[in-house]
Amino acid sequence: MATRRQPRRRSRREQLLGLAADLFAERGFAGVTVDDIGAAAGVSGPALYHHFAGKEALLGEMLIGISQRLLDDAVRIERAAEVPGDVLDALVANHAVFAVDNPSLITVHHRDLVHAAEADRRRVRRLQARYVLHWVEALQHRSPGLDRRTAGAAVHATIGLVNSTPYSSRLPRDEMVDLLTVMAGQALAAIARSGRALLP
Amino acid sequence: MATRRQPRRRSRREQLLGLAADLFAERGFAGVTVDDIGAAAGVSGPALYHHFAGKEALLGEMLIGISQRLLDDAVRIERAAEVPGDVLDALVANHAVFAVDNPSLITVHHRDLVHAAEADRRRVRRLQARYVLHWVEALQHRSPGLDRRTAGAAVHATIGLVNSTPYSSRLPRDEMVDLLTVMAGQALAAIARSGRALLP
DNA sequence: GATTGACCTTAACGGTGACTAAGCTGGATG
DNA sequence: CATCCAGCTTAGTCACCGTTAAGGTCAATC
Repeated sequence: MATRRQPRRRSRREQLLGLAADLFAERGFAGVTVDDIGAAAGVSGPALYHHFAGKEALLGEMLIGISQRLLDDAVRIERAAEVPGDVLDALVANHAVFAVDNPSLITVHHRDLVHAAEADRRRVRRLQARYVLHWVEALQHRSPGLDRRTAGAAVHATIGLVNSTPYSSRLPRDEMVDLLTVMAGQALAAIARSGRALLP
Repeated sequence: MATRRQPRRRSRREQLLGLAADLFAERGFAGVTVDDIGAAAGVSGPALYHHFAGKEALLGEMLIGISQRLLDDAVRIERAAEVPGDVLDALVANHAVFAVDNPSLITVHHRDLVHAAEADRRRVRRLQARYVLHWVEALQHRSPGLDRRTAGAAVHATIGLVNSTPYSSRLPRDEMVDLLTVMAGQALAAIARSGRALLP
C-alpha cells in the first residue's frame, strides 16, 4: 500500500488554521486559548505545538497567508488585464468576493494584527502596502492627475468599505458582493472624477 | 500658593480615558497593562482603581461614551434638519469629522468591543443599532423603494468607509474630511439610485 | 494642631493560560 | 517481527498581570 505521506483530507495544520480564524473572529485573539483551538479540532490543547511554534506563530501565519493571497490575486489580475483600465474594477470585485466569502479572515486581519509578533507584523504590513500600491496605480491610471497620497487615502477608504462585510446584516451572498462592488466603484469614481481639485 | 482642587486641566479620570484610548489603539486592549495606563498619566498602576472599577470597566465606559456621543449627534442632526432630505448628508459629514478627529476612539471601538464585559457590549451594540437606524431611515427617505436589509448593509459599508481613517496615509485634516464625505456620499447615492433593482 | 478624605504609593496575592516534559499508540517501514 | 516516529495525551511549570491590602501625604476644614 502506498505511503500516506500526504494525508487524504486537509491536514490538521490547515484545519487548525481555519478553526482558529473563526474563534479569533468571534472572541478576539486574546480571548481564545490554545485549549479552545484544540478543542474545536477535537484534539486537546498542547497538540497545537506539534504544528506551530506557538499561538502567536499561528496568528502570524494566518495573517501572512491572507495578505499574500490578496497580493497574489492583484498580481494575477494585473497580468490578466487586456486593458489597463479594467484593473481597478477587477481588484474591487475580487476583494469583494474574498471579503464576503471569508468574513472571519477579514475580521482577524483587521483586528488582531496588533497581537502578532513584530517580525510577522512587519511582513504583513509590507504585503499590505504592496497590495494597496496595485490599487493606487490602477486608480491613478484612471485619473492621471490624482496625487499619490489622495489616491492612497481613497484606496484605504474603499477597502474599508468592502471590509465592512463582517459587521453587516447579512444579505444573500451574491447581493452582498454586488452591493459592495457597486458602492466601492462609485466611491472610487467620485475621486477619479474630482481629481486633485477635491478642494477648491 | 493654592493648589487647584479643580485644576483647569481635565480631571484625572478623563485624562486616563484619553490616554488609555491612545494606548489601546496602538497596542490593543490586551496588549496594554494597567501599569502602562498609569505610567502614561504619571501615576502608577493601581491608581486606576480609584477612578474605575477595573481595566474592563474603563474600556466599557470608553466604548459607551463613543456610541452615546454618535447617537446624540444623530438625534440632534435629525431635530435640526429643516428638510428631511438633508439628514443623510449631515450624518455622513458629522461622522467623517468625528472619525478624522478621533482616530484612536474609532480604532478601539472597532477592535476592542469584543473585550468589553458582556453587559457593556450589549449596551454598546444597542446604541450602535439605534445610530445605524437613523442612517437607514434617512437613506430610505431618500430612496423609498429600498428594502431595509439592503439599506442596512449599505449603511454599514458606508460607515466602514468613513472609519477607515486610522489606517490611512494621512492627508491634511480638512482634505481628509472632504475626501471621506464625498466618497461616502457617492457610495450611498449609488444605492439610492439603483434602489431595489440592484440585481436584475 | 488635629481630623478628614481624596488620591496616591508599594508590596503581595492569585488566577489564568502559554508552553514544556514525559510518555503512550498505532500504522508505516525495514 | 522489530523499529520508528508522527501525533497525540496528561500533568505539570512558570510568568504575567489584574486586583487587593495596607498605609502614607497633603490640602481643606474644624
